[in-house]
Amino acid sequence: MAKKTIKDIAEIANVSYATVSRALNDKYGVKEATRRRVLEVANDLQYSPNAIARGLKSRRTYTLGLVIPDISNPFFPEVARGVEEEASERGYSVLLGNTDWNITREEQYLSLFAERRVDGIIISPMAASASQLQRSERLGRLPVVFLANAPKDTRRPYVIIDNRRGGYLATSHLLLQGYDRVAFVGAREGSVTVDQRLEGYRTAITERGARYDDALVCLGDFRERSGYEAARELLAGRQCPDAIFAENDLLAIGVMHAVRERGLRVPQDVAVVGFDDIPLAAFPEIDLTTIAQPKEEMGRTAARLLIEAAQAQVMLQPELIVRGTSRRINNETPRETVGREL
Amino acid sequence: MAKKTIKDIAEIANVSYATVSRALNDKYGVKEATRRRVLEVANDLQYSPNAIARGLKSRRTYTLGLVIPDISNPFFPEVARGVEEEASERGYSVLLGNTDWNITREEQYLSLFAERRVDGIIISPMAASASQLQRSERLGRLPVVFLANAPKDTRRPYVIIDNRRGGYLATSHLLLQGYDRVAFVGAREGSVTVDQRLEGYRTAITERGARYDDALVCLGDFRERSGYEAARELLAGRQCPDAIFAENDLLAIGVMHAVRERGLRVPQDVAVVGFDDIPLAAFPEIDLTTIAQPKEEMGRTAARLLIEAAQAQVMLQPELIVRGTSRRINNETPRETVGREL
DNA sequence: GCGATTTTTGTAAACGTTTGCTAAAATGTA
DNA sequence: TACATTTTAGCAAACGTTTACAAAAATCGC
Repeated sequence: MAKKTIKDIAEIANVSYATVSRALNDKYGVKEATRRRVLEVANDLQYSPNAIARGLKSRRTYTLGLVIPDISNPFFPEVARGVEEEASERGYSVLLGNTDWNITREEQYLSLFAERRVDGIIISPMAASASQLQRSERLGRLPVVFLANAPKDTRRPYVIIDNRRGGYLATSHLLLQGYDRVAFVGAREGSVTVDQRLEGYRTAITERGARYDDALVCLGDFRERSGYEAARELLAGRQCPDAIFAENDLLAIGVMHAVRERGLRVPQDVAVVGFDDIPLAAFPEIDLTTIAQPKEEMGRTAARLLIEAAQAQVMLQPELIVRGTSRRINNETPRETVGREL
Repeated sequence: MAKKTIKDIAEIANVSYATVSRALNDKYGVKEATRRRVLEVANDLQYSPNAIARGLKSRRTYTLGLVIPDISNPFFPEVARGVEEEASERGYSVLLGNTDWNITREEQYLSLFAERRVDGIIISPMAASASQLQRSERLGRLPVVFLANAPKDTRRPYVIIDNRRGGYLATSHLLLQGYDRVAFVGAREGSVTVDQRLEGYRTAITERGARYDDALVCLGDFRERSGYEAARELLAGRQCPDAIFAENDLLAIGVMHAVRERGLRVPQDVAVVGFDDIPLAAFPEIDLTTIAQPKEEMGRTAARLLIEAAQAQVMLQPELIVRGTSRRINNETPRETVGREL
């Protein structure tokens, strides 16, 4: 009773198993009566088509591989959700690959998924460097879509947001609020993403006539801790900033902790803007001004591109979301009175 | 060049493809020289074994299905991570199924994964009711491990924490701090989990000699909003509580918002305890006392059980994590002065 | 060197589908 | 009714592996 196959059905329904296959797949050319009979038998038998056999024969698995650095980083669940939704709506399943920010595991997953004969791979590479690109080429014919982070000159499809513009929006916003010593805190990693956000920051700075200062740019890694440390350093430095643009929300939260720990107020003394708009950012207790990436939509789009085998390179628009950490309140002058803050 | 098979290798290496298979799989009985030659050819050809074909023949796919309600709910990424890690360490891949709290999708995923011939399924069912149990039986021989939430009288393996004890710990903690009108806020859903936590709450209440009061138990759903509304209701009621135990952290955060919105202080006027210890809870801005579930470990354990085909029913221990939302500070008397709170 | 062992290799049959081709049945036409 | 045409059904060959079983080759004892 366990493993019913198309042949068992055929036997009971008194047809050849080829006919069963056709009936089950709604193929043209099987008499209505026959189809019904087959379907009924299949149902009685609790038949469950073997997707593996089907995949072997048809060379399509209706499976996508999703390779991300860390599902427990709040950015990725949203993305994964988008991918999963789009995929499942179109009859695809998603294999999850967590690389834990480990380049070797990233490579392993690429070949593992290739062995599993996924129909395509969505990857949010941890470092979109040249070597990365090279590796991706090794995948040969396997369709790949880059997500959120794409190698510099790849010809493969990707779905990213306009990171330059995002950096520009964040920085301009701060400058327009009257802050004029805006620092940048980011991950290093040789990440294209970071570079682009920094570029946007730079453009805004010079365009708005502020002076660009290397001492105001502080790089580390992508974790909260790093933001905290960067901010401590910046605040202790001679070029003490009055606003900090952190290139992701986790960093920004670290930054805020450092600021408050120093007895300074956000945003009166130091404004903070993040990037990504992770769910956390919207909590009243955090209330972080940030640049939103349409995470779920990005995931969906990537899945769609892959499934439709489209070659498009999609760049979505970031959105500035102004919250409490960057709103100048009634022209309050910063830094005169150093408040004791909760 | 694209699709190299074992036969291509065989041809070049001048052996039968059976030998190639054996060489590639390190099977006993192939001469060292032959093995090396085969391996070399395989390498030259960039051979990628076809896991689909292998799966068809061997009837094992080395794939696990993970069915969860919502990957973007902060509880699940941690769990998923645990599952993924354990699985990948043991050579298994994970298919992700997001049900979006939709019972139909849950069922669909079960049969979909069955069709894909996964070697087993880890499911965190949204409602662990009797019908749930029934459905699970329909899966027949497919190994299933319940995760975090298990049907009441199932004989299948599961990995959960002791929810009664968790509820008990949370409530006792509040009572011991001197709060004596402790309310319970939870999701309804006929969830076994909620029932058990409520049971623990009850036990603590009666055991500590406080009076159990139906008016202090408020059920809704599992989202923050619901916690907010429940708390509003409780605070407006005649039996106004001085502490609220919310059966998950999201609810607890909703509760805190309601409390503060009313101009009451946490924890001086109303203490709050949550459940789950989602990453959010640890942020200084939230600083929520809560009952921790070892989420990642639970995921790992579930994967391990599945892979080892163990029949164990594992109950892990919850841990009380005391943070700011429930710490009585210097005997401060509650509710005398209603502070204006940020 | 020769048979007896033991080790290595090859042959062929699965695994459960899909699908091109062909045969059979049904239908239409006259 | 007979023939042409159109539908339906069956046969058999894949898809790329693994694995009994049998054959061939290598090794051994003497």
